[in-house]
Parts: sequence; C-alpha cells; structure tokens
Amino acid sequence: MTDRCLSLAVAEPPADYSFPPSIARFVEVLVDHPYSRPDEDGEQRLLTYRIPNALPVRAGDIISVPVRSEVFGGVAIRIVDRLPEHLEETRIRPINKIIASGCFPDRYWELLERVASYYATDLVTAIRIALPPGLLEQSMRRLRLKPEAIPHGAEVFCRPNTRKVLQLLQSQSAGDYSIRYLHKEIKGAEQGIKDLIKRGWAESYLDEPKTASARFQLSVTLSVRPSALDISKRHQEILNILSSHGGELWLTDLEKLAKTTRKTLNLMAEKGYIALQEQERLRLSSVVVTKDRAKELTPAQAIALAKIQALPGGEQTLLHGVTGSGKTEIYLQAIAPILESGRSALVLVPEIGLTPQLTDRFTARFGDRVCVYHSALSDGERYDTWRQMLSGQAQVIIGTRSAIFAPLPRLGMIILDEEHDASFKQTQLLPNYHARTVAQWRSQLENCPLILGSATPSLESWQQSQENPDNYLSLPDRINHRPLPSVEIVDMRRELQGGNRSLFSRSLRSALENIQETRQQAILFVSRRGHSTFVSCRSCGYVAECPHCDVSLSYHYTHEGATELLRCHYCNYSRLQPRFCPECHSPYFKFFGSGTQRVERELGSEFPDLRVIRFDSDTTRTKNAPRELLSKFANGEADVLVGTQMLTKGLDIARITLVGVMAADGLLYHSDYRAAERTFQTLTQVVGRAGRGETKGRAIIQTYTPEHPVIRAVQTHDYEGFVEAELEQRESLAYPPHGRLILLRLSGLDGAEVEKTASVLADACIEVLGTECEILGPAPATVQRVARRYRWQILIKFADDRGEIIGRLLTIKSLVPRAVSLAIDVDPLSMD
DNA sequence: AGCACGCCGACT
DNA sequence: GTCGGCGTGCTC
Repeated sequence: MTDRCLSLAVAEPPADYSFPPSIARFVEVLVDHPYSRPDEDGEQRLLTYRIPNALPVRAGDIISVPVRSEVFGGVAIRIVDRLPEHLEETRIRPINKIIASGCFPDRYWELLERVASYYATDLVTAIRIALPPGLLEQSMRRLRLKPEAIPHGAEVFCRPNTRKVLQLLQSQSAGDYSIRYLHKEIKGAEQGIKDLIKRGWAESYLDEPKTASARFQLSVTLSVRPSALDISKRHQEILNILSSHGGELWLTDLEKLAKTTRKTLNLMAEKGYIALQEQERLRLSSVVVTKDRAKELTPAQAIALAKIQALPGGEQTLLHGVTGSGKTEIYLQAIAPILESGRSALVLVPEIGLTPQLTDRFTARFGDRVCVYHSALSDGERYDTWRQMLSGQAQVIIGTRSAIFAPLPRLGMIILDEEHDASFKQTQLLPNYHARTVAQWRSQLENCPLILGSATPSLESWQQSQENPDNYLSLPDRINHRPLPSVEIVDMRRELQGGNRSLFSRSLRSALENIQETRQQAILFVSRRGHSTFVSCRSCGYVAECPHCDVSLSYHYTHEGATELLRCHYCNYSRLQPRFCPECHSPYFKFFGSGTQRVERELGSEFPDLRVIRFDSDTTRTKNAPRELLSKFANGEADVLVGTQMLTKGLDIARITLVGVMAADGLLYHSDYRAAERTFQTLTQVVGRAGRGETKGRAIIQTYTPEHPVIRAVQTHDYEGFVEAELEQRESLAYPPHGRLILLRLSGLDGAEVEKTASVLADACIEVLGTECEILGPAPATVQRVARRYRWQILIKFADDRGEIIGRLLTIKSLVPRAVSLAIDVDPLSMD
C-alpha cells in the first residue's frame, strides 16, 4: 500500500506543477469522503475534476470539491491533461475553490505516507491531523423551516413522518437541523423531509464549509513628516505618537495610544498625512516577558551541549537529566545557532497549557520568533500560526503532540521534552500515532537531529540509547550542586494502627506545619480528581453507577454549600447526590477513595491557616486558568498546591521544599503492563518538584505497600536499577520494548454484536497472521461499557522485526459490520 | 459511509 | 393505488 500511496503523493518537482492552463484541465483529487478511502485491496480512489478557467491549482493544494449534493475537502494529487478512459467529460464537475496552497513542504508527503501505513489508516486521515482544524471541513445539507408558509394547525393533516420531522424542527427555535441529524433521530425521515419541501414549508440548503481564513484589519502608516508646519497641533501629536512606534500601527492600537477616534484619523487620511489600509493581522498568541541571556553552563551541561551540536542530522540522542539539572538551558543554547543559520526548531512538550514556565523561557530568549501551537488555541490562532510556519522564516515552534506535523520548510532540530510522557501518544482519534515515533521518521527525512529529554526516560528510549552509547547524554546532578530531595516512605497501615484516621500521616502533618512557619511552599499530589471515587450507602451498600458506563460515579463536592454531584469520569454524565439511598432510603453514606477536592477540604479543616490552590482538570479547564493559578502560587499567594498528574510537568518554583504524595497506591493499582513504569515516572517527577531553590527539598510518600520495588526505587532515586529490573520483566513476557503490540479495539451499542464481531476478527487474525503472532483475546475491555457502547479487545503480540504484518491486518477491516467500530491501535500505551 | 433507486408486501 | 420497509449500487 505504501508504494502505491507514494506514487499518488506529490513527488513531482515544483517545475512540473505549472501546466499551461490550456492543457492542465483536470485534477485528480483525494477527497475527504468515505468513497475516496482505500478499499479492501488498499486502493485509494481518486476523483477527477475539471479545473475552471486557469485556476492556479497545483498538486498538493487543499481544495474543495462537490460530491453528489454536498461539498467536501480534498487534496489535489495530480494535474492531468486528459481524462482517464472510463470517464466521460460530461460527468466531470469543476472544483469549487482552492482553500490553501503550498501546504506541504518537501519530504512531508513521505512522512504522512509513513504515518498512514504504520498506523494502519488511510492517507486522508493522516493528512487531517497535519492540517489546522477547519481546512478539510465539509459542507452539510440542512433543512430549515419556513414558519410563515405553514398554515396554523396544519400539521394535523400531515402523515406521521412529516409530522415527526416538523415537530422536531419546531422544537428548536431556529427550526434548522442537518438532514443527517434528522435521519438519525427519526426513522423514515426521508419521506417527511421530501413532503415538507414539496409543501413549501421547509427548504433544504447547503451550509458552506466554515474554513478558517485570514483576519484583516486596518493599519495606519505615516506618510508625512510629523513636524510639517501646516499641520494642526493635535494632528502633530498623533503623528508623533505614530512616528515613535515606527511609523506604522494598527488603527485600533493608535486610537488607544493617542486617545483619538476613527473620525479624526479618517480626516488625517483625507489630508494625506497618513494612509489607512487593510492588512492581514496574524492571530498569534503572545506573552510579554523580560528578555534574558544565555546562562553559564555547568561542565556537564557544556559537554551535553557540545555533543548535541556535533550530532549528525537524522540521528537522535537521549538527554537523561535528573529533575532540576538544567535541560531547558541546553535546549535554548542548542537552538540559538539553528536560528542563526536561518533554520527552524521544533520543541514538543506534553501539555503546553500546563508548562507556561517553559514557553516563557523560550520567549524570553528568542522573542517573537517563538510560536506556540496546540489544541487550546482558537481555530483562528491555529490557522495563522500554521501559515506563519509555512512562511519559512527561522522560528521556534513549541507545541504538543500534533505539532510534530508543523509544516516548517527548513527544520534544523527537533526536541521532545519529557519524552516518556504518555500524552505524546494519540489515543482518542485516529491515527493512534506516537509523536516520538513520528519525530524519529521526521528527523531522518529532514536530516536534522532529534533530542529526547527526560529525567525518567521511557524504556524504549533507554534501550535505544544503550544500543548506541555515543548518543546518550547524562546530567546526573542538579545545577548549583543542589541535592535531590530526600524521600520518606510512610506506611499508612501503621498510621491506622496507631489510631491516625486522617488523610495525613503524622510525618506529613508536621512537615506541613513546618511549611507554614518557614514561609515555604508545598505541593500535594493526589492521583484522582473529584472528592471521592465512589459513595456507598452505609446500611445496604448501594453504590451509584453511571447509566451509560460500567463504572461507579465519582462524588464531587468543591466547597461548603456547593451542590453535591455524582459524576462519571468516563462520559461526564452527572447528577445530584441523592439525600436518601434509592434502595433502602437510609440517609447515611460512606465516602471511599479521596480525590483532590477531599484533600483540599481536609487541609482546610486541619490547617485552617494554610492557603490552598487546587490544580486539576476541573480547575484548569479554561484557557488561561493554568497560567493564572500557577502564577498565583509562584507569587506566594498560596502555601499549598493540591493537584493531579498535571503537577508533575515542568513546575519549577524555588520555594517548593515539600512534596507530599497522598496515596501512591492509586497509581500502582492498574492491571496494565506499564503501570510500574508510569508510577515510577510520575512519582520521580513529582518528587523532583521539591528543593529547586536554596533549601533542600523533602518528599513524603504515603502508601499501603511500602515494600513495593517501585516505591523503593523512587526513594533511592535509582532509575537504572528500576529500569533494568523492569526490562527483564518485559523481556520475559515479550512486552515492549522487547516485541511489539497491536490492540484492536471494538465498540458498538449492541453488546452481542460487538462480541460476535470480536470473535470473528480474532479467528480472521489467526488466519491472516498465522503463527508469527500471538493473539490474545477477544476479551472485554477493563471497563466494558463506556458511553453506552460495549467494548471488546484483541491483543496481537509480535516480534520487533515483523512490522509488515500491519499491512496484512488491514484486510480484516471488511469483516466489521457498520454498527461496530474498529480502531487499530499500533504500539498501544494502555489497554484500558 | 451515506444516500439514491427500486422492488415487494400491507392497508386505505 | 399508496405507504413504508429494506437490499443494491454509485459517488468524478
């Protein structure tokens, strides 16, 4: 399949793009439409369109085309001068318009091809993740009521289907739904829709795809000398302000700066003092920070930097630096010469919203050559940043997972910070790619070095670096010889035996008291959000469960007097906590498992003087919330930060001297084969937040299993010991990085149908893949039902060098019925 | 994948 | 006749 796709992709040199318009009349398009997706043989189907009047379409452009009665996005693959034989010219329709051109730099197609084939999806799906949202949008046919045309009470005379459609439309104030939605809601909607249109009560229309577009704004340019004699004093003032800002400003900015109005400026434009013109204003998010300079490096940092700078293109190196060892400074100094040489750098981080500190440091060093790119940006911001990347200017892009597809024409370096982090793997949408894997391909294709940085490298990266020790860089010490925090393990069983029923051990309690006295700061790590993981009736044991998923509902209670809510952490269903047990009407409930809200509340009652900020996905939902909460904490407006996993990333605050882990067991208790690795990484990272300033840090880990080897390894900061033991484990079970996995995830509303499909697929796998693979399952997923869908899985284990089996696996796709969906997760990180 | 089209049984 | 169900084929 790969080969065929390669021949499809735009491999022609730019000179071949420009056919004379008289010859280049047709274009073959890969359309974002199911028909264009590969069939059983992996054949991509292209549709041929006419190019209207010399529209400058080139291969690689994103265009929009009509398919039947709708409009879809697509990619121009080939410009041709003649139609294929099986097509009549009368059947050929013209393309609608060019949405974006020149979007794919050299070598970029090859990257997308590789993503599509390795992750077992089609090319359009791979292209889609590479583009900003909205570029491949499609139109939809909608039905709109014409209320004025409907006689009063006339629906009584309609047939049932017409009435149903009418009632559904009338239930909404605009009286407007997509035809697809009407079909989904009402069976036999077709007739009703036709009837309504025939009667003239409704009209169907095509809503235009809402493609992102550039924003234009009025700008003001100085066109005279401000001191010219015949200009009034007020006008001179305004011109001076304009002049002092370089002679060019946005109209809105000048209005504010000069405290003037549009009317005055219009007058000045008429007199010819200034020129007003529409200009594109890029929506790039910018933060103003003070400029900084390169810091002096420690000897270890200097060695690492020198090795990075000597790294040949296409090679990767692992920068293994303990928490607080100054990896960011190395990144900054490695990037500086890249920018100088006119090339760009790509920095990938796990979750950008949570690491404002890192972004700020890059901006302080490189100013407006830094752009951020991640999903929290608005569509407009994303679109503009994406186009800014295409410009080819030397720049630094800091982004999350999807930024690995940043269309930078002259890429000089890729850095993956916190490379072990699981958020680099896409899990919800297809393709289920891992940004580290894609980064490895991209660095080879673009012939630029790849730096993987982490304090707790993934087993994959560790093993690769062991195979090539030249490309392993170690920073074993913190900068300024600061020691790593001491780690104390507290056995919570003993606390209970000793009569301490609080969430806080005696040790943690006294450490928190100490924080208050010494005016230092602490963070408390909790593995779950919410208040309690479940609520149970004290007399009958009833536990509220989610009606759509096979899980109990979490209890949410944020503050005194707040509504008590039960919420499903899988599908977000929520309802009020009942006052009485629905089974036995008892008013008494017991709360199990403590989350961030409960820890926050208990802190409040046991340490009323401590000021607490809660930092979890509930309090950081809005765009600027993470930055605001963190800067409040950094400014000393709170003493304790209580939070989940998010705390483990990039938090660097000198006054944090204490880290408390409320219950380490919540992490360990997972059936997943990666549970130990994840727990070690998370705990090591969170412990590493302490003691980055003058005062030595201290960590207290509360657990019910103090003897667990992972907990021990965290205590002794023994990465290597942990990794070696874990690698042996994995090898004995043929789990990654020894051997590879593919997980087939099946889901559907009909449990029996999903189960049946799963068993059919498992048999097909055995037939197609034979004895070269081990096929485990089918088995129900850990949580069998999520959002009313039943879920089954098949796990395929195979040897490292048998990558070609993925292609063979595609043939089983056709065995899946419509009502069941299949996702092929190549190299899954989690089996949930 | 949807959505047309067309064929066949049940009911005014 | 007409309505409504579902199997089959096409999308430039």
